[in-house]
Amino acid sequence: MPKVGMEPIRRKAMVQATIEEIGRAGTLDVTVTQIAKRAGVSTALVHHYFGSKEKIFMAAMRHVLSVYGAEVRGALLMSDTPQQRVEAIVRASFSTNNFKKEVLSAWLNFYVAAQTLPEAQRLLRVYQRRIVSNLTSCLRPMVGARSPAVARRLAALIDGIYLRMGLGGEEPNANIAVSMVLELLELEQNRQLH
Amino acid sequence: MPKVGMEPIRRKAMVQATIEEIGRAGTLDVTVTQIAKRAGVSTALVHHYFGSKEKIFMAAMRHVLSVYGAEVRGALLMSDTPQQRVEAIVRASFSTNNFKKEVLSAWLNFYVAAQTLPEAQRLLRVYQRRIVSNLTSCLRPMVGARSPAVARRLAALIDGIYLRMGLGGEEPNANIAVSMVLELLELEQNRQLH
DNA sequence: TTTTTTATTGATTGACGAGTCAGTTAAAAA
DNA sequence: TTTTTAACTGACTCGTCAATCAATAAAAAA
Repeated sequence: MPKVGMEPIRRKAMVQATIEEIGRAGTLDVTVTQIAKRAGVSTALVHHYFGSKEKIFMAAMRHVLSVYGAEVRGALLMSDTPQQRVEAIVRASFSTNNFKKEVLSAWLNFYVAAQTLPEAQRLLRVYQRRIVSNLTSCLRPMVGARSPAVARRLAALIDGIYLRMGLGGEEPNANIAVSMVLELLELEQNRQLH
Repeated sequence: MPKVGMEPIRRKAMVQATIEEIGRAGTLDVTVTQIAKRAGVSTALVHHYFGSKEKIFMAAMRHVLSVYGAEVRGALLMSDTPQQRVEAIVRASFSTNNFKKEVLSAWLNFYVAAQTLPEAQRLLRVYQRRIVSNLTSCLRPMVGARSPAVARRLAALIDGIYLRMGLGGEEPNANIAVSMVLELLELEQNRQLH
């Protein structure tokens, strides 16, 4: 029953299925058969559209990153003051979506992949730099020349809190996460007074 | 040529070989054959002593954690004042050993494993709590009642910096990492003055 | 000396998985 | 209407890998 124009639909379904399977497994130890089954197609079709397992993994990673990027941009649109903009970035980093188990799993495996796959490494560094440069520009009016250093510290704190909350025992709490980061920002601002 | 008393020697060699192979691969995608070859034994002997692949992976993880724990304890032994003790913990977290590629790889894969393997989850939480509680007690004399919150923030910052330095483009620089964390500590102390 | 225990391996099994390919169906183009 | 193109799959190949087992060899115990 071949209908024309299926390609984008299938690709989306396969990428989504890949993310879900990674979430289920916790690992990249996911077979093409599992992905295909979840997407409701044959393994041959997955290979037809993506060529290899690695390629579909990369597509899935890219998708997770792009959703995160969209969340950040969306939150920034609503913000006027520098304070609001920083808060927007922080809130987006601890969005409900980011704490879904399949997204956490994607991130963790992305870190692992970044050690060896050049494409994953490249993507990760783009993401890391973008966050820092976004923060740097928002922070400039708030902490002046110290802005790059403060941005790097905030970015690292965000990643660390995300890791600890995602893997710690308790239910992740975005509000606590956000205020942990924003308290650091207050400290950095108070420092100006000395 | 069976010599008696080989068991502990073989176990150590196999654990070491496992860590090195994980470092080489970046992943837990390491075969028993590779581990055995590096350790200079047959695959059958690996199964004989460890029973399964998962078991030897857990042994390798435990070893990495125990080395880290030893580094922390060692550094604490040399410290008298609370400031020194905090600095000791921070320095140990950014030790040369922790930035070796096989140790980074072990940590990243450990995070991944903690999502699904109960044993890995347990170990990770023990480690996370221990760091926080160590920091909390050192910080008490420095920041009083805020000590638990400050400790949690420092711990998260340590993890985040480790991640970013380990995976970022540049050569990891322990001194920069340490001072990023200690500057946060200064900020937290200054806060007392307001 | 015989027996037991410890150390060790080669060979094998059984299962699974990535990727290929030839072939099918139906829509679109000529 | 014929031909081409897009969507799709079942069946297969070739390889790999974890785990098992039967067997060997030497040390230790009886």
